[in-house]
Amino acid sequence: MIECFDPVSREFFAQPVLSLARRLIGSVIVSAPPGEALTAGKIVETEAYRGPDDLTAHSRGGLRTKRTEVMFGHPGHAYVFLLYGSSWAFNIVAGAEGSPHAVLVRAVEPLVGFGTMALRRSRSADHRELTNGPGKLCQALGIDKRHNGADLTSPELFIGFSKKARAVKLRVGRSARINIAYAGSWVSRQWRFYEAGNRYVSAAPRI
DNA sequence: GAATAGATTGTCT
DNA sequence: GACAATCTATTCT
Repeated sequence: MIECFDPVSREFFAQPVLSLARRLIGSVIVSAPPGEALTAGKIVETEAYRGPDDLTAHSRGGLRTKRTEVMFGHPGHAYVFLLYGSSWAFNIVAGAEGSPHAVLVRAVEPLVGFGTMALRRSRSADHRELTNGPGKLCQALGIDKRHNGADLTSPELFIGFSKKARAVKLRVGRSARINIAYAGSWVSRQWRFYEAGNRYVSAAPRI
C-alpha cells in the first residue's frame, strides 16, 4: 500500500508558502504510526500563513515561542497545535529556514484505511465528516501533539503523490481564509486553496 | 441543510 | 485569566 505513493523531496517544501499551499492540493498525507494501520488522504483544502507580516499567523510580528518554534526551522516539518481545547491542527512548515511560514491542511479525502479512520472518528466509513475539517482529519489520520516537529519525509508520516493519479488535473479554487479574527487587510487575502467540487472541502467558499 | 450554543485545555499576557 | 486557524449535539426548517 505504502509503495503506491511517491514521497516529495525536501526541496518541494522549500518553495514560497503560497505556491506550496496551491501545489499541495491533490497531494497525499500518508500516516503509518508504528503498530497501527496505514491511513492516507488526498489533500483537498489548504490555507497559507505567512508570518511575521501576516497578522493572522501565530508567528505574527516574529513571535517566537515554544509553540511557534518549529515554524522557524527547516521546511518539511510538521507544526501541530491544539485549538479550542480538543482539536489538533496539522500544518506543514514552508519556505526557507528562519522564515516562519506554514500551510494549514483543512481537509482531506480518505484514500486508504477507511475502517481505521471510522474507528478513530466514531463515524461510518463512508461519512463525509470523517475528514472535512482540520481537527477531524488529524483524528482520522492519528495525528496529534506527538507529531509536532516531525520530519515529513519520514516513512511514519509523509507527503507524497499517488503514482496512479499524479497526472490528473484538478480544478483549484481560491478564497479568503476561514475563521480568522479581525486583522485588517490580512483577513480578506485569497490565501485558501481547495479542489473545486470535492465533497470533503470543509466549508462553502466565500467571496 | 442551516443556525446556534456549549465544550474544553495548552499557550501566552 | 483570557483566548483560540474547531467540533459536536441540538433544534429548528
